[in-house]
Amino acid sequence: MKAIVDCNNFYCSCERLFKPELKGKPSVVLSNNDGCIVSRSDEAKALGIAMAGPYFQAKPLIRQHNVTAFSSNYHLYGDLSWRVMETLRLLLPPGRVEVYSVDEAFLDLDHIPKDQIREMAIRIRTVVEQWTGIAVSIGVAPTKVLSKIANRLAKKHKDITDCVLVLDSPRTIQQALVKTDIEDIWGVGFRYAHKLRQQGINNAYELSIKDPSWGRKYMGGVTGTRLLKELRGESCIEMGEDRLVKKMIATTRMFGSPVHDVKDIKEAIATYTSRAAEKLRRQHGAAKVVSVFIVPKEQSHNTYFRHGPTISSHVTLPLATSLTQELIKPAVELAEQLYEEGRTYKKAGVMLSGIVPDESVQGNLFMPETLNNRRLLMSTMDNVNFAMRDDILKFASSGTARNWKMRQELRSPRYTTRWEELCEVS
DNA sequence: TCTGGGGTCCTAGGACCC
DNA sequence: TCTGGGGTCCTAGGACCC
Repeated sequence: MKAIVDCNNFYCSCERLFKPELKGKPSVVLSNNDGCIVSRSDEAKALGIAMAGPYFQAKPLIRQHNVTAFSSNYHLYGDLSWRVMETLRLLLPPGRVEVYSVDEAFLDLDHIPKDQIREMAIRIRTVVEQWTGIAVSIGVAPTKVLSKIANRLAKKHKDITDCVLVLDSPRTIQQALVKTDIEDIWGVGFRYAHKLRQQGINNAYELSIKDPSWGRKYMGGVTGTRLLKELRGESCIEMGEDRLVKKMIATTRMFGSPVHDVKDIKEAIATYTSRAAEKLRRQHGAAKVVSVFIVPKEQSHNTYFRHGPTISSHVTLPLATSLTQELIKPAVELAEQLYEEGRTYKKAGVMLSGIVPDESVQGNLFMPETLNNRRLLMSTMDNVNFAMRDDILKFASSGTARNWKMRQELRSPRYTTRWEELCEVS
């Protein structure tokens, strides 16, 4: 059996942990730049505040009901996420926890006798909440797709399930499938949902009785086949590795306010590249491909799509590298090429791909070997920035004025990762 | 006036090879 | 006038996830 553990309203729960007076009151957390609402407490959901809706649209409702809003505080969420995952790892044998996202983990429970599964799930939920203060919901079923369905229902019917739902018989599975709308299935997005409804398939049960070959034809080949098999209880999506080693690393941001000067764009790109290179070094990788994109303002809000067409380009380096200065140079050059005088931009980003392990960087006969002392410089910078924080050491091309920096007007203190922001009890 | 920031996997089709 | 068959690799783009 497989389980998915999902933190309830994760970002809101993190904020509430340090502001217990907000318990029982509506609160929301905003995306970067205070743009969208990305997490809502149960009370905020009950007020009808939409998920992923623009903050400015929800503002009247937020004021009227005295909802507390927070800018996102990734230091805090990242640290609490780590605590939750470590707790799970302590409760299970090695290799049975797959961290899936900041607030979710799959568990392999095959070592637990069937009649003890529910008991175990309840224990996990209780211990995680006791040790970290974060409430979680747990769905258990024979496959990952079914466990996600169980989890959703556990959360939806908290009063009955107490946030734990185990689907272990054909009858309970079928009941759950009937109660699950097609768009609430893990792997069915906006487009497939539309397609399926047109074909008269409205819930997970109706999809599950289709032949897997039907899935191949209408739902993107092997992905569709797998999904149908998983719905029928045949496990096809195996437990994976923790996704610590990324195949692509991106740093992208909206600007705090629109930017028209190429100098600002280049500074932003240099800064994003530094951040991406840090992430790259953290996983001991080196990248061969640098991509840059910028998004002009004009086209971006004339349609229902939030982002207008992005203008992008990439270069392949002769040799994979993890050195910030070697990545900044091509990135800034790309930005300069993409920039058009007279236009205003609202967003930019850098992506690193073609990632290989740093120690096994393929040699290139025509390039001198990277000098070791430059690696030393990088690790020194990383260490100083880690200890002192806030980019105390940075490359000059990253700029100092930073007119383009994002807005974060409502951010709470970084209680658990900064001494000077520690929570004080009087 | 104001709409996030990351990621993954898969497929089709083109370029190229013998 | 007639113009193969089979394979690999790469890239762009689509779909999805949280």
